[in-house]
Amino acid sequence: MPELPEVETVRRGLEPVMVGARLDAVEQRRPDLRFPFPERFTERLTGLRVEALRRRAKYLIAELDGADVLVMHLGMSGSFRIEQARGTIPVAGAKNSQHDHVAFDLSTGVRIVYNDPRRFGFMQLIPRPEFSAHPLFNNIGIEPLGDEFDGQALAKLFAGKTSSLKAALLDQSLIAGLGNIYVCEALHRAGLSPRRAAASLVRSDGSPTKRATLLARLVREVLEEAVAAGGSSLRDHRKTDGALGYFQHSFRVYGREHEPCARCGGEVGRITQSGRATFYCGGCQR
DNA sequence: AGTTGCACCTGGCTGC
DNA sequence: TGCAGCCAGGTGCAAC
Repeated sequence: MPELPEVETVRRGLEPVMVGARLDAVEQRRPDLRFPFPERFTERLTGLRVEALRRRAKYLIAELDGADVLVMHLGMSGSFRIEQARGTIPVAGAKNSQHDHVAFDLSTGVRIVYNDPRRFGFMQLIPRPEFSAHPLFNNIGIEPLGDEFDGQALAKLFAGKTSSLKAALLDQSLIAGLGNIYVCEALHRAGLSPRRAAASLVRSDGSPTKRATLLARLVREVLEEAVAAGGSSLRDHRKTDGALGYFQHSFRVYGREHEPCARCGGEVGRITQSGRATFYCGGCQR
C-alpha cells in the first residue's frame, strides 16, 4: 500500500481520534511483525497519553507523555481501522481479522486496530533523546512536500549519481516517502525516462537543469493531488475508516501496460528496474 | 563507497 | 472448481 500520500492519509484519519487520548490498554497478538516487537511493548505504552501524531517519510510517529516515542511503519499491507466502543467491527470485517496484530484501547472508548496480512510493517519504541540518532531516522532524505524540496535540492542530491532516475527517486536516503507508484507517475508527468541517469539532471556546475526543476515541481504536484484525494489504495489498502481511496483512478501510467498514453497516444510499457515494475511511455518520456 | 539483487510473507489474480 | 505460478505499494542487508 502505502507511500507518502497513503501514510499521510492514515495520519490524518488517526490524529483526531488518538491525540489527547490515553492508551488504556494495548493488545499485542503475536511476538513479531517484520521485526520482533520491543521488549515489554504493551507495558511501556499502557497509560500514556498521545500528544501528537506526526509523519516522517513513510513512518507514523506517535509522541507520548512518557519516555518513548512510538514509531509505526505500515510495510506493504498494513492498515489501521477505528472501531467505536463496545467492540463493533463494522467495516473491514471479520474475514481479515486473523491479521489483526495490535489493538489500542483509548480512554475515549475508541479502539484502534492494526491489521497487516503480509507483516512487513513494524512498531518500535525509541527513547525520546535517541530519536534523531536512531538508525531508522539518521539517514533519511528530504521531505518532498517540504519547503526545501526544489530543483536545486534535487540537483544536489543527484550530482554524481550513476544510478537511474527511477532508483534515485526511490532511494529513501535521498528523498523520503516516494514509492514505486508515485515515482512512475511523477516521471511520466515530467516527460522523463526512468532509465535516464540521475546525474543527467545536474549541470556541470552543480546547478539544476530545467528538467530537474520541472521534476521537483511535478513530484510535489502528484503527491499533493494524491493526499488531497485521500491517498490511493490498491487491493488490501484501506483508509483508517475503511473507505477506499480514489487517487488510484488517476494513475496515468502505473498499472496501465499496453494502454494508450494520455499525453502522446503512445503505448504505455512496462520494464523491470532493480527488480520492480516500472511503467512508462517511451513516446513522451525521454 | 555506491549500487544492485534478494529475502521477508500472505493473498489475489491468471491461466491451465 | 482446483491449483500452481506469478505478482504486489517497502526496506534491510548481502553481494558485486
